[in-house]
Amino acid sequence: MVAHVATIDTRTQLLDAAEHLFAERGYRGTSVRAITDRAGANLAAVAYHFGSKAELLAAVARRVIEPINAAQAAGLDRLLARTADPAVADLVAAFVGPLFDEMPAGAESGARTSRLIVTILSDPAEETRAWTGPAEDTVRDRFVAAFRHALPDLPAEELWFRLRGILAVTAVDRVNLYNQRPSTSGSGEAARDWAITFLAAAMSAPPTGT
Amino acid sequence: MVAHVATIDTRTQLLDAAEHLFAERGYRGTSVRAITDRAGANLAAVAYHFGSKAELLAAVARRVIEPINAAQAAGLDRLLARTADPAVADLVAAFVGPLFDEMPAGAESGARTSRLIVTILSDPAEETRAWTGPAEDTVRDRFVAAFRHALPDLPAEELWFRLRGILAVTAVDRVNLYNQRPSTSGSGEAARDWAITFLAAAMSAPPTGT
DNA sequence: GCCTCTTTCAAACGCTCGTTTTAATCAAAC
DNA sequence: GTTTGATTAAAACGAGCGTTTGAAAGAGGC
Repeated sequence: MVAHVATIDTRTQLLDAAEHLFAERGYRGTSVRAITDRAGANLAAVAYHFGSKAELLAAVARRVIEPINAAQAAGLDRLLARTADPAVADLVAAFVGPLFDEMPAGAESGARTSRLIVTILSDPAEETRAWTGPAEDTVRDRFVAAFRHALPDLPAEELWFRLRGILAVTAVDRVNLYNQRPSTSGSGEAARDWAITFLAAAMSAPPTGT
Repeated sequence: MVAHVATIDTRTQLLDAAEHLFAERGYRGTSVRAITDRAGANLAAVAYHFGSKAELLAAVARRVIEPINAAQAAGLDRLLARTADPAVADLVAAFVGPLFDEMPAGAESGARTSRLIVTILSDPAEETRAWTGPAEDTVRDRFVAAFRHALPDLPAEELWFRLRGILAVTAVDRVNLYNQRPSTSGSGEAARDWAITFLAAAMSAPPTGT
């Protein structure tokens, strides 16, 4: 029970290895053997510590998403403490920023985080669903309400479309469409700012006319 | 050599089945046996007609993408014939429209098309890369040039970011982030119009300041 | 009727996968 | 020093995978 180790926990090393490999090759594309090799652990360690590969994925997802949700909630709190009517651009920044910035322990860069999320979520395997908890839903619903308040003329369906657009753009560096390199160059900070510019304008567009 | 069949070509049925299943379950998630079962063909038919599963994927991708590229090119031609300085919104519509509208023979709806494309492109398997041809590159480069002309103040890197944003949003109904249903409801026409509104505003945003 | 070329078929091959099993190892408790 | 409980280790299991094989079936040319 007590931490009686000089080296890092096998469990943690499995989480780190799995996070890296899932982000890079997807859930189906990553074998348990690849994970345990990278972690320097035995093949059976995944079953022992997590029960199954699917449960390891759930543990990885939870570890990645938790700090993002906390940061999003904190950002929204900060915004609402300042004014009851936040601007659309500020809401976008509060929602998108953590997706670029947050960096779970053991990972190397924030960009990898969103890549992992989309890799997980765009995987059609059943195991990669059903991981969101009440915390995620709460944060999302609060943002929905805030956007609805800031954009009273936008029909609910179109608002949902736009919210999914936000997530899609945030994950843009994962989907290297048209054989583009994932991220053109340099800092992820620039990408975050570009995304906020891009999405704030998109969210502020007037509703699509009939 | 000659078409001497009353029923549909086995080859075509394999393409139809593969297109459906790749879109639904991804490349890795679809077995050759599932494809041949759905096509009513023998397991060995894929190897006989296409050589391998990967080459079948390439054939599916080509068949899906070709009409889209043709429609994009035609739309851009139409636009440039009317004016030498097309509006950003018109460029967006010409680029995005075909991704929603085009429907390859045998498929059931246009929405599936973009779903397939993203499923293919977001798959980290090596087989799902390297399928774009010179036609795709030509169309893309023409749109890049047109956007660059319409947005002369936008730095090249940020333009590339935004172009990838267009593709990401177009594919938004594939990635059901946050356990959202793929497409909220009803017509894909509404989604196309919403996307054009959303993306035209996003593309027209001023460059991100330093 | 026979020949030739294309297409279909059932069966098997070799491989990798996630998981399970059983034994060995280890640090602390007593 | 022995016992205990948690962890690691090596090996094997059965299932599913993409692909290959070699023979059967089919269709037109002569």
